[in-house]
Amino acid sequence: MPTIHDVAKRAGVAPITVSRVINNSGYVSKETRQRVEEAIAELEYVPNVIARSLRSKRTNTLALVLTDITNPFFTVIARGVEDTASNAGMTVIYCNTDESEIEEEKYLQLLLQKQVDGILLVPARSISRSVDLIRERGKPVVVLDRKIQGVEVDNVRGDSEGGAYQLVKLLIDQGHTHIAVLSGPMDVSTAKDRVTGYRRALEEAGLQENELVYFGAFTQASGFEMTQKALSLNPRPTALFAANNFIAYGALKALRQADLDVPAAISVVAFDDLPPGLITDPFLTVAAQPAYQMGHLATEMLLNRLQSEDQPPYQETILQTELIIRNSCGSPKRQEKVSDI
Amino acid sequence: MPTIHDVAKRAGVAPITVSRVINNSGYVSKETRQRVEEAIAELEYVPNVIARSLRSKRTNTLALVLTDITNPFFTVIARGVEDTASNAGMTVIYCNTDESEIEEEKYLQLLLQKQVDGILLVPARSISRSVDLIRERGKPVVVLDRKIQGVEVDNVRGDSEGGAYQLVKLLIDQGHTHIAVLSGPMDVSTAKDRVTGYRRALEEAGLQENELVYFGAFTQASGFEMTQKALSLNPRPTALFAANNFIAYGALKALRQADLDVPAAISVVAFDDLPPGLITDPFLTVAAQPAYQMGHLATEMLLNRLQSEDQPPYQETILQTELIIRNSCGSPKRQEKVSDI
DNA sequence: TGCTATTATGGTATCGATACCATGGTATCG
DNA sequence: CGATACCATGGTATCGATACCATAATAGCA
Repeated sequence: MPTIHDVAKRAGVAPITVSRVINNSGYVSKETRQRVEEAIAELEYVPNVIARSLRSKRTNTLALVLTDITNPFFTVIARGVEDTASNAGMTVIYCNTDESEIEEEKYLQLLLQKQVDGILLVPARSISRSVDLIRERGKPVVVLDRKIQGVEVDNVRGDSEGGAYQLVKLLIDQGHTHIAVLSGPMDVSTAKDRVTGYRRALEEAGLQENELVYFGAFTQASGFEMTQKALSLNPRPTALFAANNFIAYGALKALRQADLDVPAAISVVAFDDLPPGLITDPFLTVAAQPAYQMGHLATEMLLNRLQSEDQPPYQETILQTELIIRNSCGSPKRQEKVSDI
Repeated sequence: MPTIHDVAKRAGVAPITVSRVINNSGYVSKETRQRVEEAIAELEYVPNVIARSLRSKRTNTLALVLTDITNPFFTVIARGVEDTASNAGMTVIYCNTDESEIEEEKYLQLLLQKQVDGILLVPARSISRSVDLIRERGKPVVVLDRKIQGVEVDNVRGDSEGGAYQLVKLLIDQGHTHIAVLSGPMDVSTAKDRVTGYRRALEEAGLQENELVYFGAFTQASGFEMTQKALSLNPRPTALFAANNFIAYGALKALRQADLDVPAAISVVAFDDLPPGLITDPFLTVAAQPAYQMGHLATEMLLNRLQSEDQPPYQETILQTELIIRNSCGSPKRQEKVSDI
């Protein structure tokens, strides 16, 4: 592998001049540039980015730390991140924390050691020292999808409260009065905010006494369990609001097992849609988040912060959800009969 | 940030001795080791991995180059890769080529510049110089999911031909004689092999004259189109074999649009299952590939090659698919009536 | 006792680039 | 015409570690 010295020698200049040509920095005359470029071509010279990083302190690498790439919502975010980063000549390292703050911290340590230029973080907990950890090393960070309490930081997320409110209001408008919410961990901001939206809709309709809140995990298993608990109530809820896609699938599974038809016997609405390519049968009524957009915007925010010399003020972007009404919910007439038995 | 020199000074030794302690290489006395470790702790020293990489030529980074992380099949592979790599202290860079060999080559150049230690590649084409490109730079590569023609290389993939054979044989056993296969690009090995399996099943049953082969792309749109073409035939096929999940969803969409009930009016089987967490309604009969395993094994293969001094012989691992029979296929009695009209 | 092997440590060069400072030539302007 | 600004280039130090070779002390053995 030829080095910058070899190129310099061949072009009859100093290495630093070659560096200037490569990086388009400083002054280089046309003729010199030409000679250097020829030398580069002849030797098939490729700069050693590691040596460059050592000196310049930039690695052209971003990190995406999320809970589980296997969740299509995060997969699509990841895709938005990668496309945007790659356009800017950056590569992306990704890490799965599985909602564990211990894993999260381990990964962050590793990434900081690797001197990634910036970090996109979906924090496992809403109370978290991760942002401080990253800032101690002077690296920029954008928090994605969730909030962190008491820290000023760039943030891109969906409107959890608003989306939840819309879904629950829809159910109420359809005549439901006994609606259960199946949410994620209490210390994850999206789980909490979606419950808040649910409560607001209930209160507005004067139904706050019928509140039925379950906190669990953002998994199919947890959705399954919470549904079973909800079904054992008397009167049984006539509608379920699942706070994310996995919980919804767990709920549907439990309902099928209990032989309850959706929406005839019970209505179901959920947060998060599947990407269009994966929907075989448009069935679930959902609040869809613009996941790709989210990854894209967050990455742009991070790149901006990397480029600007001075520190721009921290920025919060909240993306609206889209209410997509399909066939998993409807008027509760029939259910009431069932639950009155 | 303290450097190895600061630690050395504090411990009263030479930098190289500190290096030996960190890397457990060479000889260090117990007492010296202790003093060095204390100094490291006191200074909160963290080695600079970039400087290390520059000298040692290792970056502890792998790359995963695939066509589209958005496809759950690849998402799960990615998860298998990341878990395995992370256990070995390696981080993973991932890249989406969108089935474009131009993108693929661009990414490979970038990754080789970054001096990743090894590459996991899902090649866009079965005729490809990618492996040579990687080897020119002396880096190991494992080809995943697909084959590359005429190159000896480590390879982990599913049994495309076998899985296809099983699916089509199932349809034949159920009484179907007019079966169409909706496949991917002709120059992608999995697309070709699945058609080969289809043909073998047909021939074995003496049905080769009814062969009905479509090559398209591994996308929903293409599945939709190919299905529309197949439906316009007379006699209409009574069963469709979709060569991957996206094609299957496109097919289902087209069938719904044509108001054809599955399986009453037409049967559908497909390659690739959705991960359990995503299946709301176990409906499609599929040949499921062990995607997580695939990512895991491929990564182990790569790590092995990185560790061993001598070159072990190239290895091919073909993973069996699992035939999961659900409700999207059945006897063609009814369809025949329909298509006879 | 002398010779080789093992243990323990250090010095120096080097990986391949860029930062910083210096130098000199030419254009511009009051 | 001298001062100033801009253009063009180079020298040297440095980023922070490890490779390679050297040295010396002790141990083991014939």
